Amino acid sequence: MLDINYIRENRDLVKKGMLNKGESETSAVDSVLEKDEEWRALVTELDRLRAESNIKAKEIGTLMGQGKKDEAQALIKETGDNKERIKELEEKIHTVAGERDELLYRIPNVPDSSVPVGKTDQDNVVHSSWGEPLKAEWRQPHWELASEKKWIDFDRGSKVTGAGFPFYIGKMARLQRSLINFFLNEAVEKGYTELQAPYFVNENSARGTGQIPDKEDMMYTIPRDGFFAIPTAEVPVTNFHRDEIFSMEDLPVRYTAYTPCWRREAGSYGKDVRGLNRLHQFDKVELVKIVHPDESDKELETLRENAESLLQKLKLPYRTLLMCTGDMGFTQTKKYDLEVWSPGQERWLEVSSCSNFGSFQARRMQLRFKNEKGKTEMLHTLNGSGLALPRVVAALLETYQTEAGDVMVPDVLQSFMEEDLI
RNA sequence: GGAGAGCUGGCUGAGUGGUCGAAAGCGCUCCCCUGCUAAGGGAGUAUACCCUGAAAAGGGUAUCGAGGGUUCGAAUCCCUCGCUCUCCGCCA
Repeated sequence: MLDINYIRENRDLVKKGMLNKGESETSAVDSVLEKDEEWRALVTELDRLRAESNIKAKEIGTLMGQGKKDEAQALIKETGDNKERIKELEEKIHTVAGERDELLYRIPNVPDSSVPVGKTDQDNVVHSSWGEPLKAEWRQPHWELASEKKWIDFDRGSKVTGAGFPFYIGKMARLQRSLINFFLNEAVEKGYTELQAPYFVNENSARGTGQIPDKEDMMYTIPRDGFFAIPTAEVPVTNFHRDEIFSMEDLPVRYTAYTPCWRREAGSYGKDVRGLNRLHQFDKVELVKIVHPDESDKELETLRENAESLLQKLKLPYRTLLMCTGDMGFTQTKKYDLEVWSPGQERWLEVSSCSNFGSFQARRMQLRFKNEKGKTEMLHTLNGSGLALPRVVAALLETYQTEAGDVMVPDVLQSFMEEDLI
């Protein structure tokens, strides 16, 4: 969420950002400011009444101590009115604050000025690209090859759990493990601290990173215990420091974590869900940064470079998109998508999304630091995948495929695989 | 899963209905003193919000695991939940 004071001082900028992100109207901005005004007036009144009551309560205490029961009784009678009004006000304030926050949650983060204005994915800008996209020619799509070779068993996965929960078999399972190790090692080498995180989170954590109240449909739930299966490691890792205040020396904080991710992906169909293109359970190594507000622009660029270097080392052609305002999402100020080339399908597949959230997430989870002047200030958060496995595996199976139907192991994975052919 | 004990500021820890946002100690910051070092003295040291103010600052409210309740008044009493510890059971 945005800072209400920021909205008050930048009303037009916030509205413009909203429209650029594809919202049809901006009335929430005016409404939220009205609600806030109302809330502040009520709080002022409530504080005044409470101050009055506190003074009277103290007087009563003193009188009781002196044994002047009658005078005390008289005062107690007087407090009755106040008490009722305080109760009324408290309820009213609770309601108004709820309404205000609901509006506040509907206002998206303001895009950075460097983000191209646009409506759809057509308006995204190719920031850079690497390698030559290969033609399909004799190449099979990964699902055909992997099923034929009994490397991935989609059908048994469906039997055991459901669609989108495949089994990886033998060397394919080992390839998964190798990629996870490779990604984690690279991140640690770049200065990220490895974290092993819980796979379930509670409601507060889901709220902290913004999955609730908006996107709870994407998550699997464990209702009996009130848990959510994580859709990404971002949720537990960013919440790791929820409600904390950092000192300057502790910054920046950089974490990496491998976790499985679970996503319900309701409503997906067709070519998007063929093979490994979109799963309900998949593996991902995530990169998370918590940084000083002045550093977040720079940190986004290094985050992107860190993610890109993985594809370069795997020698998988990719392109990096700078997402336009309309395609970048609600919570980001700026976002890059990395898309790997899938020669078997002759299409680009998203394998990483590197985002700067500014203070949007930090505010929600009260992630703060003491600045140069000793004042408490919101931090900035960023995250990006480094990388999500299935589509990397898809691209790899297709890119490293030989005409004979073998798949060579990329150089950087050979020490993990201890083989040069899968 | 069952039984019991507990949860107080950066930390340790006192506080069982009123003057307690909270003793004391440790830590930290600043100042003083001492030719270095050690020791000593003094002051300060939570968070959020509201109001006044250009600001500096001042005033107010809330917060003692979370939420609710009793009361004129709650760290203190009651209820629900969470967490920690101990014992039993179960288990990789």
